[in-house]
Amino acid sequence: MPLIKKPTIYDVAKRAGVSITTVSRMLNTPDKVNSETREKVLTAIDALGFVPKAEARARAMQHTGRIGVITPFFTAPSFIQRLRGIAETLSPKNYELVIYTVDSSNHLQGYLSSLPLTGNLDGLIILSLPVDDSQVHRLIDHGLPTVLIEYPHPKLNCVEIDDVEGGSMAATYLLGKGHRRIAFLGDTDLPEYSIHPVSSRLNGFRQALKKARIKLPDTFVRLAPYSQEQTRQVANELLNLPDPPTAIFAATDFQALGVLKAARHLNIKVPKQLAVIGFDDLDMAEYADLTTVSQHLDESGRLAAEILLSQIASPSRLPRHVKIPLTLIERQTA
Amino acid sequence: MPLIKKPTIYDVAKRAGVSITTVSRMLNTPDKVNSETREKVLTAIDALGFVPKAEARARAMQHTGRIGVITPFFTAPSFIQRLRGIAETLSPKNYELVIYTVDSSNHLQGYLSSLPLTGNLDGLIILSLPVDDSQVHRLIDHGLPTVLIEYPHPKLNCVEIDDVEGGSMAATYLLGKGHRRIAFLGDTDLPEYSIHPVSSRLNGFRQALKKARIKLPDTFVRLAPYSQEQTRQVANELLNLPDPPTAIFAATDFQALGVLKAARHLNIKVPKQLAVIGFDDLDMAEYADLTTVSQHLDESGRLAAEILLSQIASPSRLPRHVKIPLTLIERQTA
DNA sequence: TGTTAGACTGAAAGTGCTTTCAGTTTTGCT
DNA sequence: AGCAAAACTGAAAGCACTTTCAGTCTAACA
Repeated sequence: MPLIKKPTIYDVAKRAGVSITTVSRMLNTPDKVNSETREKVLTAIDALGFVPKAEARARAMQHTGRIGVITPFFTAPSFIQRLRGIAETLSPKNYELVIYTVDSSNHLQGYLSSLPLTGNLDGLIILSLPVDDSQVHRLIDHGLPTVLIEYPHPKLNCVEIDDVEGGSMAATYLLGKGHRRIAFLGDTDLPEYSIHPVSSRLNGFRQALKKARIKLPDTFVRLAPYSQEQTRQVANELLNLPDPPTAIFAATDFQALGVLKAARHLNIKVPKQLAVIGFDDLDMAEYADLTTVSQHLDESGRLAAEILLSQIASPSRLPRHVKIPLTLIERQTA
Repeated sequence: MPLIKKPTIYDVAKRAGVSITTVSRMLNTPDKVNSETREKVLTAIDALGFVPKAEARARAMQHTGRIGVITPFFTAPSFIQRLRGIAETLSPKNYELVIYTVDSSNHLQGYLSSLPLTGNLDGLIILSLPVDDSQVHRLIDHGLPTVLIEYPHPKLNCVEIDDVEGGSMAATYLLGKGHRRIAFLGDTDLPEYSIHPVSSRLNGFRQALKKARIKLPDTFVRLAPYSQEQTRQVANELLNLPDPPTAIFAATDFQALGVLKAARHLNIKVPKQLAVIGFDDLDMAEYADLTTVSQHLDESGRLAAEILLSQIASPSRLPRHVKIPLTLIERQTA
């Protein structure tokens, strides 16, 4: 007899021919109800498969903690790799992983104002989203342990990388390979954020070139929306320039793949005629044999989760800021 | 200020000079209250250190607003793409997405026995994991709406594809291109499951070849663990056979990429000297220009979520079984 | 047999929160 | 300025139980 709705105390009462009071009493102080009545109620409870909801819930809440992760709407592979790192370390610790995807700044605001209150979370990880001062204070005031990934804030735990340094590493590597005509291809998304990682990568890239006295023409700095196809087109333009670059630094692996694809379609040999270097070290980078600046995405997720757990364990400790070192991974494309 | 009693929503309302309705709204749908009022309420909340009681909350809202997803430990890109589809349709509906990653059969058992009981889930999606009869009944008895993806069961909602048909499509396509020496490369993971999708794909593949009276030597059927590197090695062996195949059907895109990589390293031209076809249509497939059998992963996730929502809305409806049609996507590798 | 203490029981009043609905204020247009 | 549409707000009606309190019944004692 598959019951559609979960039975309530009322259903049990009706079936047993008693009042809800009695059922309740039966549940909480069984010795205060007549054994005959008790029998009736018990039978009804069994028949209906009644489980007092609140109790079950409370019990469940006791044993498992909940960790929230706020992430930009999950489209970029890099988020996913970090998420994987997080899940990996949380899962064995018996924590539930609750995902909140955000698609606008408003949306984020909403989560940040309600989650510390109603979320009943034990901790929060915010992935690649900038959080402003007042929101940070809110989190702190409500004592919700939090770890930020990618956009740091002095008062909270953070896991970050040095994007400027990364840009510079890429430039230095290409310079070392003898390239002098090097272009940059970044993305244009998220214009609302002031310190976009991609800009920092461009800065580092610029600095390194400047230091080496190599000039970077404006035509060599291109931005394309974060999509394979549009990136390919921009790469195409770059490669069809009268005096095209011999190397391209793409600010993200995803875009580097777009560049590679453009090269493939133009029959340009990589790395012979064109060197390509990316940034991130996505899973795909390995497949594509893409030389790239690795920011150890999985590791960043893992680390964030660990920091969060230790902060939950001892809430009074000061916020930790961890900078994950970048590694240049040399593969076949540069 | 001796705080004997925990502040309730009424206290906050009084202090902020608004009604409890407004306070509640402020907590749940902050964007629906005027920013001035919001500020007042926020101040009052902060001043009182108000924390809404989760239990009362869950009671008032008939539902918990939480959907669980049980997924194999998230390593395969295909899970992630489905998850993306799920998140995409759940997020605007304001459901929390709770992820349970599973790494063993035991682990799954554990979740399946506790999740329906604790009852703080409105629905459940089980991704690519086989669920046995007793577990299914458990779910049904406790009235937890559930959708299965990939491993169907007659009594529950399912979203699946026809793997046999898919294998056959791939074979037919390659045959149509004139290939006669066609190899299969599958994976060896998840040995505990009887009807592994990859085996079905192989079956379909076999049948199609048989129908065309093309023989499939044993040396042409290879299994490699689900890893890029090991797949590449197996592909290498295949390609170094004295009489190598002119086409390879890889049972998953991920492995197809391994095959492509092997070909690249052996300087074998694709598709001229070797045709490669995959299965899945991962994001990466597009980058790699991989011809593949698309199973519309995002869509499967979306669909599963929609079915779940409609089942939550009207719990009495019969389980639906949806088979997502496969599409052969012709790109550059075959 | 009449009381009456004691054991049971149910109506009704909370509990802390959400949500519907109707009323009020703002806003946007003309 | 004039008015409909949109945005806000609060009263009140739930939700699934627990608890209080006023009975009703029984059994036992005089």
